[in-house]
Amino acid sequence: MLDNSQYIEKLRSSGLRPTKQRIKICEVLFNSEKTFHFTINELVKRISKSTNEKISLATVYNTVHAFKNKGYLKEIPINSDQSYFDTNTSHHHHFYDETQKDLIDIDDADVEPVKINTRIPGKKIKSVEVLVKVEDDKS
Amino acid sequence: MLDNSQYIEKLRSSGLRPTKQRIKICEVLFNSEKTFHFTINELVKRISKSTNEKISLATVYNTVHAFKNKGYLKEIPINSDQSYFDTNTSHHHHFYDETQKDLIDIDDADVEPVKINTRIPGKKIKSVEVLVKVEDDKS
DNA sequence: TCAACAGTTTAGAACTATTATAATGTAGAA
DNA sequence: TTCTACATTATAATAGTTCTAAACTGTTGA
Repeated sequence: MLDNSQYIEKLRSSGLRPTKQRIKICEVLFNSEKTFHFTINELVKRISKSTNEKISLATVYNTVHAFKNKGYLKEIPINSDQSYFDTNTSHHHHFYDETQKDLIDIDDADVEPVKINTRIPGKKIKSVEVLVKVEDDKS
Repeated sequence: MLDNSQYIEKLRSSGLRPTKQRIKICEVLFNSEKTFHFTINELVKRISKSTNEKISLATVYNTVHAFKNKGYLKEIPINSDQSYFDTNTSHHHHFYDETQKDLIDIDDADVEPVKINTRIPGKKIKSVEVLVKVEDDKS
């Protein structure tokens, strides 16, 4: 077993019990150098590749939602038959390649600050997300 | 029967046969003064309110997809268990009120042009959509 | 240390939105 | 009118997600 104390701390500090399933999912999600996008289906595959102990599908769903609520994951707003999540929780945007059905990060520095010159009374802005749809350039 | 020649023309000109189901759906979608957002479920309800002749659910799905492909409707990228469509096909953006689960248009004029300073080689930009999530301001 | 309890996991059922199927119907052309 | 390709329909099938309720486990406090 590697050093998972960081994940145990992370979980405990946000009121989530550090169960072995949650720690394993943390490893799969947060151990990699680069952040990435995933669907539940893809996450389940990554998990089975990295462990022999099966984690129930329901637990994967529960955990992803818990992590999303705690701000450890972001859900990407996109029209798809599946939900897409992002381990990159910093402020950034996305290209969606409609030809390849592929999501690509756009660094926040590559997008001029989006100015919204209107407000809804009594509401505060929680996030501003830009989705840039692209397709093959056949010109 | 009201004057539906505009819809018959519209359908015919885009290679869709003007069936009575499609004409009825055009009426429900495009007769109102204001544009609006809807889910398939909501559209089915609107249809049943405005006619006695039942339109099959499959036809509603087929028609909405056909209209979307022809550019008469836009699908709104949002995380939801249902697809949201918009009869406003002009370039504009959305607030999503997470408290009320409500979508609100943002006029294009109220958003400073979004500048994306990066590109994907071989791909061209098809659309740039901004989703502003808001919640109740409890301050 | 250990009992107790609240939180967690689990397999599988249930649910819901959407798509596929295949038979019947219909608009438009000849 | 007849023919044919396109549309509609009810229903079945599919797929992602959530629910259920029983078994399990981390944590607390005696």
